[in-house]
Amino acid sequence: MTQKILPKVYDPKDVEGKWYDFWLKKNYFRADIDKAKEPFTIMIPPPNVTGSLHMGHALNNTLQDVLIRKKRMEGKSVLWLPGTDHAGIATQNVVGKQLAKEGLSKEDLGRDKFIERVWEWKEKYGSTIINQLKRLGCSCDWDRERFTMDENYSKAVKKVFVKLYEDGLIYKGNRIINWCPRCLTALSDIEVEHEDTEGHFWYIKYPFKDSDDYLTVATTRPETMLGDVAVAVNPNDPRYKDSVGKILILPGAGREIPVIADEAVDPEFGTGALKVTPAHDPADFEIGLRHDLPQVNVFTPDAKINENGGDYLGMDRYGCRKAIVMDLEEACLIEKIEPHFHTVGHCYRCHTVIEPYLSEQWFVKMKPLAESAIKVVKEGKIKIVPKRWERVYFDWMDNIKDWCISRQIWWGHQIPVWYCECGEVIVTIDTPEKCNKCGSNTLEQETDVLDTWFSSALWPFVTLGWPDKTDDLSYFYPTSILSTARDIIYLWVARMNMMGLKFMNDVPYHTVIIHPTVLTIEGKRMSKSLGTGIDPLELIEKYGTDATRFGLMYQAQAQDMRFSEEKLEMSRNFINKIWNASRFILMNLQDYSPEADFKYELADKWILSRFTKLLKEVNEAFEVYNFSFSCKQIYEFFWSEFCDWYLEICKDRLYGLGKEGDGEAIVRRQTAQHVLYFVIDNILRILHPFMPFSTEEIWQNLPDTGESIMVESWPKENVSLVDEKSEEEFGLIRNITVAIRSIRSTFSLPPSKQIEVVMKGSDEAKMLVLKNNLNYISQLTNISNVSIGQNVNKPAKSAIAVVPGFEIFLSLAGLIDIDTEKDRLLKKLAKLEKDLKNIQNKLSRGEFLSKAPAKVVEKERAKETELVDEKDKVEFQLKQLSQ
RNA sequence: GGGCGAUUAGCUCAGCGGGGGAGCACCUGCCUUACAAGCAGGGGGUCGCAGGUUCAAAUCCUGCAUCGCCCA
Repeated sequence: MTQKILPKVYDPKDVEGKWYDFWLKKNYFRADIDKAKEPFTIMIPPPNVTGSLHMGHALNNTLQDVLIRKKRMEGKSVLWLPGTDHAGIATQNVVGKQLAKEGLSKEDLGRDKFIERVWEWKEKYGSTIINQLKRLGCSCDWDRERFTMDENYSKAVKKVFVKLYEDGLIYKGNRIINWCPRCLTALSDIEVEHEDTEGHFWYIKYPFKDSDDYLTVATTRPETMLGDVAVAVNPNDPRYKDSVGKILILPGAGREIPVIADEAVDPEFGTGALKVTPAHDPADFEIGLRHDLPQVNVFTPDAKINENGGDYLGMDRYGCRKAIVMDLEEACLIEKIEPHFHTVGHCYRCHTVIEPYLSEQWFVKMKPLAESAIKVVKEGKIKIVPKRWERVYFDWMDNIKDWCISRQIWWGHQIPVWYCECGEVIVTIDTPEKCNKCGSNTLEQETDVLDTWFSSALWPFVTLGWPDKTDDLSYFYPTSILSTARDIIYLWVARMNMMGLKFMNDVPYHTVIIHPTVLTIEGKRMSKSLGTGIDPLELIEKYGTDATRFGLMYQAQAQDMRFSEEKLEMSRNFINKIWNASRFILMNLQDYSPEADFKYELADKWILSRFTKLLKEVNEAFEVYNFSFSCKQIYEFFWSEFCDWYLEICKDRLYGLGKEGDGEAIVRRQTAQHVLYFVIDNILRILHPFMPFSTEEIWQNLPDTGESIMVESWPKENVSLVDEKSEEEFGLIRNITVAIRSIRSTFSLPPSKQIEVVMKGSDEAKMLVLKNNLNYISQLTNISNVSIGQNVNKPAKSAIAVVPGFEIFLSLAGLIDIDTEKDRLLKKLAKLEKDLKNIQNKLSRGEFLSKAPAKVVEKERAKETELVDEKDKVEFQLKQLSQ
């Protein structure tokens, strides 16, 4: 058989596209229903259709692909279902901006034409992020790609709405909601981002109607006083006992408003007198209801003062604030102004300051839905990883409020409600022909659309065909894992749980993985607008997809991850290392035959044992979704054990006489080939989920392989390969090698200079190990004329290395500098003395001896013996040098 | 105001009850026939502070400080 020699440097550009196309062509990503196999399903968190890949996506989707690829190799029938979210407000904004460039507004087009434009936009630009996921190597079943505005999806959304309405879980109400004056729509409570803001407390005097006295009210929003309908005080507040029931003249408006008493007022806050503005504050709204107060709305939808604002009509809210404050100051009605920190809500889509606004909206009653969603997490039917997020989930669920689901935008699922001229409200999936009460056909559909998250909440089952009873649905639901960011636990995870339980009567997934948040190296949030974002595609360009993926997985561990590009460099170097090690192996596998005789020797047993332990660790790390640990362990094994030691040791067996030499040499060579093949084949398999492209490229160059590594099986743990004795013996070889190298380095001995060595030991068994494997050491250190024994003579001028059980003398006549050697030994001695002192302190305490486990005491004793021995030898050598 | 997380080498982070680690950076020497994106050797840390538990604490508990996040 022939293998081409790989190039010296791994170039991702040569291989990534090639293999991705190959996998697609072979339909490897397609999920098949195979009742003989266990399904493993992940629904992608559908990215916003207007979006482009950011670091969070890159991390999250790599994580999912790692899981998916591993499960596929394990023989599961895997489905990774991709898709995008129609993202009502965001998409409408994007298309709105596009129109604005043409000098048009969406009103110019009208609703239907505008929606047509959005679809055109979606066709043209909506697959950006999907293509980026392909660059990332994601093995999604693209044939099953879904969009939350697909026709079937819309049908499902309507069905859900109608069912919830019929069950009394959806209602329409006039409430204070969060209003974005820029997007001109309501938002739910959790779509509001709160920020600490430096503001002011304005202390305003409200004069009594019947006296010259006044009552001082503190407010952070003077402009809303135009909508004040009362001033409230706590009934138990002695300061205001006499004021209750009196009438005030509202400054700026001149209206008469009463002083009322309400328990909700906190006497400690401000002056203890609260201006009541029911149309513009949720707490005031409640007070207003209790006292049967009018609701005076003073804002237009875009937060300008409306006709209820008198002289201030038409001013924008902040202009009005200035004007009112100025007017009040002129009228000497400002008592004082204090700086004040408070939180201000902003729209999560456009960051405009939110206005609490009274309007009629649709709501979902959440309490009944939350109960079962709490239960399944409590019972462990859904696990959240890391577990601490479960508490965050419970805290929100326990205090859940009704969900405002109506949005005053055009792009989205229009609410399936029709109003008849007779006043009848018809809630139905199919567009009604006529009113079933009065028979009129003058029906108007509700213009509002549903919150995008309302449809996202149905993602895990609607993507599988619900409400139809599809084979996909019965096979792949419930799904296995949801991987997502912590900031959408409420927005999405909680609601998916509720909807899955309500409509499928089962959990949507068994495990929720909350991955870390990617921050900049300075610990700042990555944000496009702040210019702190990093484009994953640029990283892919620079380092390759595999290095980007591995680097991300390597770092992904804590709650936050300060993204360090350095780790990508490390990953690229690692891949190059794998590449070159493979290159070396391939060069030496030209005449490899799987049937050839082999006989393991120490190094083989050692590396096979180490690999088996690695595999176990990697499997265990997967169990707890600790991808970072897997990456670190594989890196460590491959580089520091396999390459640094095993490959180096193999060179002698491969380059030596093995080709034409005697029988023993031939078997030694064949054994090395056998082990090299085994290790590289298996290591490529366990790396494949992390770095799919490079592993495929290398694996395809191995002799006797199948069609693709991605459909090969995940390695099995063969515990019979674990060999503690060989690991210990090889440890001795390593220790001695390092000690000799260290001396060589200290005395600047060139690698070409052969050194005579005497190894003096006391343990027969250990000496035998040394004798049998001396070739390893001599290969790695270039030593010669080695004598091993209990009574060997130490060379006259020599340097010494002490390892447990041995004194290693390097004959350095003419090369050794006595002072250098003394320094070296003194340093070593100091370290030994320090360690010894620690141990002897420990061993001298009676409590340690009596209370610590016998095993620990024994271990400490053994250490002591070892250290004393080493110390004696070093001291002896020092004494000799001083003579 | 309540909660969560972090604090370990110059930087980014592992380790989470028994001899302090990695990558990068730094120093020394090497273009040794897989790899200079490399090889060999080396320096560098009262593990945020203060208490406590324990024979034994970077690791468990309490408090404090600093930073970050979430909720009200």
